[in-house]
Amino acid sequence: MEKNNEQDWYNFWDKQGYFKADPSSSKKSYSLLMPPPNLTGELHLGHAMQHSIMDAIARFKRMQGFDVLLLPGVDHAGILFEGTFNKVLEKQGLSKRKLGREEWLKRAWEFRDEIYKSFHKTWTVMGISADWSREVFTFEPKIQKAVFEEFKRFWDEDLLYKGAYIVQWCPKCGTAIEDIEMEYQERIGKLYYVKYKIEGLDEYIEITTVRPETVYADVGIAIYPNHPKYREYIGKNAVNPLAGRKLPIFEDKRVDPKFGTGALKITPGHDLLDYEIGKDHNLEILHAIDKMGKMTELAGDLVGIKAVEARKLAFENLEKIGAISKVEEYSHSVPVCERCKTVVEPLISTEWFVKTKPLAEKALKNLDKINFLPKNYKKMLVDWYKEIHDWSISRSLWWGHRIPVWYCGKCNKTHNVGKDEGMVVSFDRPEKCPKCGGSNLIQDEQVLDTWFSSGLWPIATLGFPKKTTELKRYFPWNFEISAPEIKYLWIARMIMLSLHFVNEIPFKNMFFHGMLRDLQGQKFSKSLGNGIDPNELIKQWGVDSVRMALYGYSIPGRDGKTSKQLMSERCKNYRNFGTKLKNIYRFVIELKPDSLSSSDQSENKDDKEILEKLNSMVQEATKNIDNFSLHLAVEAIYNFVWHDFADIYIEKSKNRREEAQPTLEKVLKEIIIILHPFMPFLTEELYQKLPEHKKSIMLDNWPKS
RNA sequence: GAGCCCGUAGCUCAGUGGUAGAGCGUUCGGUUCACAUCCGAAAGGUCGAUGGUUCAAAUCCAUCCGGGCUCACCA
Repeated sequence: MEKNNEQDWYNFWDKQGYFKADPSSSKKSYSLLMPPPNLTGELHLGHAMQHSIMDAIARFKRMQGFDVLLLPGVDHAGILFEGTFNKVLEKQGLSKRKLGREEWLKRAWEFRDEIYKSFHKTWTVMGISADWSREVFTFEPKIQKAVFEEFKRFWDEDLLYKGAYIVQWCPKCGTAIEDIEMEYQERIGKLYYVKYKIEGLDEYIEITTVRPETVYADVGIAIYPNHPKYREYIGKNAVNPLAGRKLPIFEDKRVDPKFGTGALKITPGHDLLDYEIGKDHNLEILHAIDKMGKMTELAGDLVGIKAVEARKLAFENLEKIGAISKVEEYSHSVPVCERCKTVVEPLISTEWFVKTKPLAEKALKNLDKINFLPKNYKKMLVDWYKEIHDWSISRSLWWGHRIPVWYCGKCNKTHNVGKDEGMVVSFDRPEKCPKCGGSNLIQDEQVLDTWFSSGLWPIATLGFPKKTTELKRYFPWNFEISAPEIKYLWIARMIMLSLHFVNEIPFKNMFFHGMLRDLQGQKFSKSLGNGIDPNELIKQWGVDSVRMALYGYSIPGRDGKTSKQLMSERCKNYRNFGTKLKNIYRFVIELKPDSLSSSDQSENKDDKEILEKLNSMVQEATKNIDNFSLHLAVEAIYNFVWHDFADIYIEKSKNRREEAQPTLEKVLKEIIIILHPFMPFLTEELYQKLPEHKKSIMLDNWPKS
């Protein structure tokens, strides 16, 4: 079996079907669920690490005699993909609006195909032994059915509702997003002290705000209970300095006495806390800023101006009428959309929500069944579940699962939701309205949050909602891996949804790897341009070396600082290790004396010692892989091969070569096998040249210790 | 503001109760040897600080300092 390069070996394995799981097998199963990378472009070093880890465990388990399923796939990544794709269109002078939904979607799918090609290339180059016959894309028809089932069941169980609530709105992406899709940036801003005149008196309440442009939508003033200075105004009205509107003054314990003047202007349309307070005091909700991030008619002369620019103008308007008493420099954190970094605008929008309390409670009860690595991550999830908010699942995008709700164009023009309204939950267009019999049914315009489908990943990949043999055999997954940054968005959701829909935890072992960072400790990102391209490293040092280098970083929950140079040094080190292995092979097999009278039994002290060391190394490596401490397994093997075997034993064996030959061959074969999960290509190449071997190293057995 | 993690050799990091470790770097020596080099040796660390538990602490506990992450409605 002559193969010229790594790609040939990969094709050989693939063609032989070694990557395929076999549900009808009598072997015990072991299942690993690949986290689907986002459909946005190249795979980066973090993906390379994730996939190397999964592949090592998969290959290890196969050699231990398990029927292994390593299931691959890709996530359609709604908001993220849509942003990326729209940028591509922009460069071509096109846009969503110009193309229209249908044409835009057609082109989006074509763009998807391009990205797919690049993903698959990287996976095959890396030697990932996934069962490609079971590959899943989160937006493919099969998954659309599963997601529909998810939605339908939630609806039937009364866990879904639609309503106008205050949401985090990204004006750039043009959609509502969730708290956990935001991040905070420290900004220096200004804190404005604004005077609100008391109606009928020549007295004022002073209020601090960082957003004077929202004054136009102020509808009340809250002070903390028993405010020494302002409590006499309770029940009176203040006057909105910009809008002239009357503002009722009342107490509310949610106002922080320690902050500012102890009085808070209430703008329910543009602030979460104000929304809550406003609701409890029956205040009107007004909008000074619209969904495009521009000022509304409410802002008078500022109408149409971007909110960010309106801030200064609103301040000037206030100053002109003498309503500003003081301005301070102020440093605070500003919420931005984690995808596009635009400042998020809280506003009222009609969205769909999932009631998450019952789901979270069930998750909490079952969390102990999952082995988290590192352990302390469990606590973070516990805390999150305990304080969970309802999940806003609708997004005003095109790239995603369309909300499977149809409204009657005749009797439900306002798109009301309810069982006795002209509304149907259906995958396909319903023929007629259940209420009036009309045939003009219109589908909800919005799509579902990406994580609404990704959360179903552990079961949708195995055929949910059908009760498949795969679901029975491979679920719960033995192993799942993820970057920690999506633990709430994704991991927490998978746990809730799996428990809800199939009544089981989704995975038994949950491995959170660390984040690779640059030497300053910053994340690798496109915008910083500090990324390291795994393909470049592979080209220079070979896949096996890159994989080995990455296992050094595969410690649960531990971030690793690195750079192109440091990665290269590590890779070079393992490239040299590969060379060492080749030379060991050359010495033991190619250059062996002709006149060998081999014997298996040796009473020689050196032979006994190396075999003992081999045995304890195998034990250690096996234990460490079982514990998912790949870095320790790799270290143990590395030290044994290079130092115990090559430097010491082989050197000594040169004086008694013939006698040592059986031991040399035995140790060589075993280290090649034990290295296979980590260095799949080189080990197969050498394995094939051993005097006795199976058709592939993938079919050989992990040494028992 | 709360929680979690980290602080070990010049650099990047393992090690988490029993005589301080690896890779790279540095210095010295060897190498027509299985070695796209390799081998041998050396230098280099009060394991962030202080206190405690213990026969024994880098490791456990407390406090503090420094760095990071996560969460939170601070106007």
